[in-house]
Amino acid sequence: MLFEDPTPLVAGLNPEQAAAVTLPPEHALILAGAGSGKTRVLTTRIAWLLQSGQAGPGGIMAVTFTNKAAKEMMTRLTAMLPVNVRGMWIGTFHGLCNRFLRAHHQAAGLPQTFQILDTQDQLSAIKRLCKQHNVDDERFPPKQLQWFISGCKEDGMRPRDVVVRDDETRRKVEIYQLYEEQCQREGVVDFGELMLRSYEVLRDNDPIRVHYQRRFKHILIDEFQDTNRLQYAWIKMFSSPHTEGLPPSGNAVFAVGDDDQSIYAFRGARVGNMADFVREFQVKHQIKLEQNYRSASNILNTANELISHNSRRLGKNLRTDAGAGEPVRVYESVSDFAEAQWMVDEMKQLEREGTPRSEMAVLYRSNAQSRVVETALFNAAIPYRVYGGLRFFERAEIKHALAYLRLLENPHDDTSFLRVVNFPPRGIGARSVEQLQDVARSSGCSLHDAVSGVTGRAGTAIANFVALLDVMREKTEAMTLKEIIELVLDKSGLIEHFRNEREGEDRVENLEELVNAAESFVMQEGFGRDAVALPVDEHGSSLSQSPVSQGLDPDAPVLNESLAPDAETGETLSPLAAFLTHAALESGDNQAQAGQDAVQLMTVHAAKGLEFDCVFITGLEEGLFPHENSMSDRDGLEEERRLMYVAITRARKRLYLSHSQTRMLHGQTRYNMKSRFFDELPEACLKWLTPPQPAWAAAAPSVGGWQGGRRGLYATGGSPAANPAWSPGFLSTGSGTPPPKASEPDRGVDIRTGQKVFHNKFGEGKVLALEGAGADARAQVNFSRHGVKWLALSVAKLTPVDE
DNA sequence: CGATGACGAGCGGTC
DNA sequence: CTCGTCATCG
Repeated sequence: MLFEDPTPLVAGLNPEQAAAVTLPPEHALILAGAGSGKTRVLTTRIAWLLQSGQAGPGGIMAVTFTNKAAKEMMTRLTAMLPVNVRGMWIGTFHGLCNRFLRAHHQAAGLPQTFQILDTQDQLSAIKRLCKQHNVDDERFPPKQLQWFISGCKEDGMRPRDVVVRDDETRRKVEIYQLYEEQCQREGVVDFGELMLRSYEVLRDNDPIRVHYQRRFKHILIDEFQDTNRLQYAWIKMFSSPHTEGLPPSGNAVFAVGDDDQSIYAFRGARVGNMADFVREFQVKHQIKLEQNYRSASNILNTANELISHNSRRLGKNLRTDAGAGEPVRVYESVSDFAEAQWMVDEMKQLEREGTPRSEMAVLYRSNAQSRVVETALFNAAIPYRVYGGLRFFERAEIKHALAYLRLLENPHDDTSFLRVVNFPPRGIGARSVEQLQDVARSSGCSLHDAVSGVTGRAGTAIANFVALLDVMREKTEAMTLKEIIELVLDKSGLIEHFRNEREGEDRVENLEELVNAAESFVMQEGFGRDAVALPVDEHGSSLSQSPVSQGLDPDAPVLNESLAPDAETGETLSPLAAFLTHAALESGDNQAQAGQDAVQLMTVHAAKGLEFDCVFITGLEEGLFPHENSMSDRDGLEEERRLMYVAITRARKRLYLSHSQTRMLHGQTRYNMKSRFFDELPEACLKWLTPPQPAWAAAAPSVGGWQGGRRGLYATGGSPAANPAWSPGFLSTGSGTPPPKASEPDRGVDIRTGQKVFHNKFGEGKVLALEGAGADARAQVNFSRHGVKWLALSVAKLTPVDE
């Protein structure tokens, strides 16, 4: 029974997938292209390991980046075979770190009920710190300090590890140090700290490390290309390929990733981890999954051709058995408004042809672009859903409620204290709070404990607030989570405050939804009926138990991240503490309209991992996509190209690429060239819906036939050879007269978009766009000191600047 | 103390 | 343009 024939699991897999699933227990790197069945391989691998008896649930650790991916893995796994998911460590990096630190909080030097700061909390903690230490926020903007601190942690560096070369860095490191002390004092950890602290516990604590190395025979990692330095080092701790003086751990790391889909370098991801992994772990098995099951070949070839323009790839080419399918449609509009209108018209047509709205997605490079699309959809009464706004647990009213709840758990959480000390307003102003902070600082205690040191009217008001908290804490002691939250919402005055607010209905609704969220959390985590956490067996043996018999809904698998008992005492967290952890680690969904059949709007980043029948990639313009901040260096540009690759590979059947000649951005109309990425796509796969023409031709009366070629009279960085010859067939309704081939405009100056130039009056700037020819040639330049300007090249002297 | 207006800045975003 | 932060007035 335990050693069933694995064939059914592997049946239906292609040879590469099957090979990956059934690899021997040794380190392996799976290069899994977009749509190649990556998640399937990962989950089938786990199922296979379990079913063949090579590992028990307790011997497996599987790490992902998002809760969504972790959930999907669990859902698929439980569908494949009955398994006790609770015994397994499947979750996000941070979720698993949390679980680890709760269990080893003493070794980590943390209170067991430590609170987790999300990005917002972290920023406000830093702001508070800066104010207290009189940090010049002109020279050291809190956002930048946050970036610095997170960056240090992502690289595994404590303040003492940072190499200080200049005074600015010295000061930043000082603030980093102070920030750490503040967090430690308040018993809070940020996301980076979850990773770094658990890494250090593993590194410095031989028995703990050895324990986990022996326990986890198989470590599986999803989206390996997105790991940062610290995450890589963390994984190494669990597998420790070369620990001196210790026997080989004998476990296997199974890493799945795609270097072509690495789009998070900006937040510390290191594609280089893939190569490092192969070298340092002496990886014996590398398998490429190149068979794509998602897209028609016109779409796939478009993606392949684009990404082939990147250097430094591990090398991979997706193939498909699907037919050519429809050509990739390219549309050029006059304005962003027209672009949106055209999309709406196409969507209506698609809908008539039977495409569900939820199978249509609009992808854009930056969030600001969603507005014009939303307006058009709204006016056309087409339901839509925007991803990427504030999520449930990030909403202000929810954060306020959570702050009260956190103060019940930990009165010394100053961040939460400050958030709600005067919210709803209760007459405690900035002055009173400052007094309180002064007292707290001089006596080295928390704000909560400093209250007795403040005298006068301010003191009374604050004392009342603290008393309110204390009363709430006392009253809620024996309550269920639901009752606690209801009491807090009531006694804090939050509900009433938002009831009286002009447009506070949504907020009241959200607060009521918080009660529901807590209820369903309690149900899922099993706090209600069997309050005891399931025993975690060392090497797992509960294969025979079906998930149903454990009262788990297979459709709603749980992460079980907050239930880890204390390693020594076996004590588990209270439902409230567990819920607060859940709120911090899982920020929740962002829209309530999820159920409706709606067109999906999101950034390309947010689209990673998703797929749709029809995809619109919009705003394909120089400066926008590729984004101007990424255009100057090769790495930045290559990441933009990977981003475009991710966008293209989201589409199954139909793909639209559009760009606009003009676009409202930052309140002014910008003239953008079409994206250079168009020049990197295979002509044979494309179909141009609009006659190629330069911007000015749209405004000026046509002089018979089209002016200019596909590139119009725009200048580009490419050589004339990069300009593909016009060929019949890429016009949807060819009029029979091919346009004359484009000639490079004669400007007499060798400048191109993206280039840095120097102007005698305005200084240094970057060329955003070029327009016109000869005497009319103009350049749009973004000067670092003087902003964006249009300059006539016949007048202005622009000197190219070498970088 | 708390609500309203000027002002400046503006990629991507999981946990 | 549009949001978030700061400064001033009631």
